[in-house]
Amino acid sequence: MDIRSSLKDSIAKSLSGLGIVVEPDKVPLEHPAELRNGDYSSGVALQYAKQAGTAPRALAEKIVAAFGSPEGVSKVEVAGAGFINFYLTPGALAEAVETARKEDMWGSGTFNAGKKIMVEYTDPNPFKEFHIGHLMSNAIGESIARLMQFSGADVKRANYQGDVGPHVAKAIWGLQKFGLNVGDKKVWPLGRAYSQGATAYESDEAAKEQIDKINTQVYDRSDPVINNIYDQGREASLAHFESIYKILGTKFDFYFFESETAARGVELVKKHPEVFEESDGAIVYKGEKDGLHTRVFITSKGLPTYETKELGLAELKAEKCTVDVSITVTAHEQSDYFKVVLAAMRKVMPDIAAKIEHVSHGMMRFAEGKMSSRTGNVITGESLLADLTEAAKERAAESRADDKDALAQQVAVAAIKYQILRQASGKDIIFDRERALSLEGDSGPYLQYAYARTNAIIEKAKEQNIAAKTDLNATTGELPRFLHRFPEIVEYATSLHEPHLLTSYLLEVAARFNSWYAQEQILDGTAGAAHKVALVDAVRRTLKNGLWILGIPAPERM
RNA sequence: GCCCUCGUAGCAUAAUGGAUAGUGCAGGACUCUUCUAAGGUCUUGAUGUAGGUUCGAUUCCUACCGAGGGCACCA
Repeated sequence: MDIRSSLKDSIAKSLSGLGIVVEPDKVPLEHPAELRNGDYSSGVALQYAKQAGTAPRALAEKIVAAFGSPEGVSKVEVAGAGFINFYLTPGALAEAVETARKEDMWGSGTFNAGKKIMVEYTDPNPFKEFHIGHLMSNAIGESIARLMQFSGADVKRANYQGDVGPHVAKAIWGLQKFGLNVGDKKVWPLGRAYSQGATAYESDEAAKEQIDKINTQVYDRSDPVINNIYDQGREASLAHFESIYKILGTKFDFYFFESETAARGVELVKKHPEVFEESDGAIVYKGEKDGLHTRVFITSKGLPTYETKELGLAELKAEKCTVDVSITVTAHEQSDYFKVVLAAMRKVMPDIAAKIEHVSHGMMRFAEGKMSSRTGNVITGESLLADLTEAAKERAAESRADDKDALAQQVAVAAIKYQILRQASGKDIIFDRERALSLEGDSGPYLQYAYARTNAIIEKAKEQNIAAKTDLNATTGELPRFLHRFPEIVEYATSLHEPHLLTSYLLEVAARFNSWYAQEQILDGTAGAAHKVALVDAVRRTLKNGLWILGIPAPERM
């Protein structure tokens, strides 16, 4: 039994001796924010003081008296209003340091052991820009996928892309109209074509008719000219996205397209007239019966909407891959939409619907207002990455990295991903160019730099033939106590789908390490150096695994 | 109008109902003849308003104010 469970157990037993029955699982036990308050702390006495008819501190004293000194704990004290604080023994902390050094999978757990989980994220649309909103979805989705993986799940990454629908018709119209359908397809300005088509659709009746016609032709593939533009544009777009995924470090197992979910969805809707009804020529689901709102599934022109395709997608996913949980990561703007689709799905395919979880995150916004690819008011993912890479080049040139261009790009990816993953995912990010370009302080490169430093020390220790050795009696500093928390932080972040909890933790590990590094010579020629090297090694593995979970590259040298 | 998020220093943010509300940027003062200064040390400064629940509320509940999103043929 691990220390956490055994402490909870002891407290529960003590309580029952005092006539208070609490399940061990329900015993509060946390890492106090301040290390001076111990390695574990319980506020159980404050919670049950009233029931026991005793003052909190007195109850805490009684609880402590009843269980004596647990294994791995050097000191138990009653503090503050009645907290019970536990301090781990140097031996217990040394064990954490040793595990961190020796286990590749340090920090991993069994929270999702044996489960198969599909995570869908990024979801850009061919014929449109890959903008910074997709970067946000990718960073959060990838990190959630890795948290699941690290907690023992078999994870399948999925990407769902809208390769049919009005946006495609608008882009094709733009390409035709402006004569951009010839030449090198790699430089097709698809984003601009879409924006021109979208504008014309709203202001020009004739254009609207043409675009609606193209939309139908894309579905039924009846026009060879349209087919040709469509096929080339789709291919160019997908190849372009793939180059971005490579930089970001995402490898998808499944690609789903709206062109393959549309027909399926229509079939599902038609098969369930008891669920969907006709209204003004369209087929809708009346969400009001679930406390939601009505949404159109098939338009009066007979075309499937996104809602219908989502049903088809769920069925297709289930057919391709049997999973225990299917997570879809999207921006918050789709939350209400998703609730309605799920309500309908529960009636059409209850078994599949039961496994689906929607994880929503905030939106990437501009100070001036909403980002919109319809008006061309977007920052593309590749332009941001390119700017960041450029900003990182100056310092990278002075670095010890073998491939300085590669380092600049890794730093760029770290900077953008960190900015996204540092805050609770429910909040919007107001995109600030200057902030995004900053490579100092509370940032991705800060973590990378600390990691590179640990590598440099370990390398140097090897040159000096200093073998790392954890001293069982010297693990009293703050760093080992802090490192000990890593696996529990990972588990907590996993259970809440909140990568930012890990981000803040890693920042603190790096900060404590940097501070220690500044005031302590590690390779100091004394016998104590062996222990300090071991500690550096443990920090190194913690940062490495932590960065991996965040999907942030960890260059060996900087 | 209804529904969903979010309101913490000048700005951006953290906090599992708990202990002195943690951090970065910006501002001010220091710090490279010592293992990487993308670093370190010191310093000013914050919980939208009004109630409620609780031994204890940034956290939970109610109302209000403010920002963003959604609400029928877009995705």
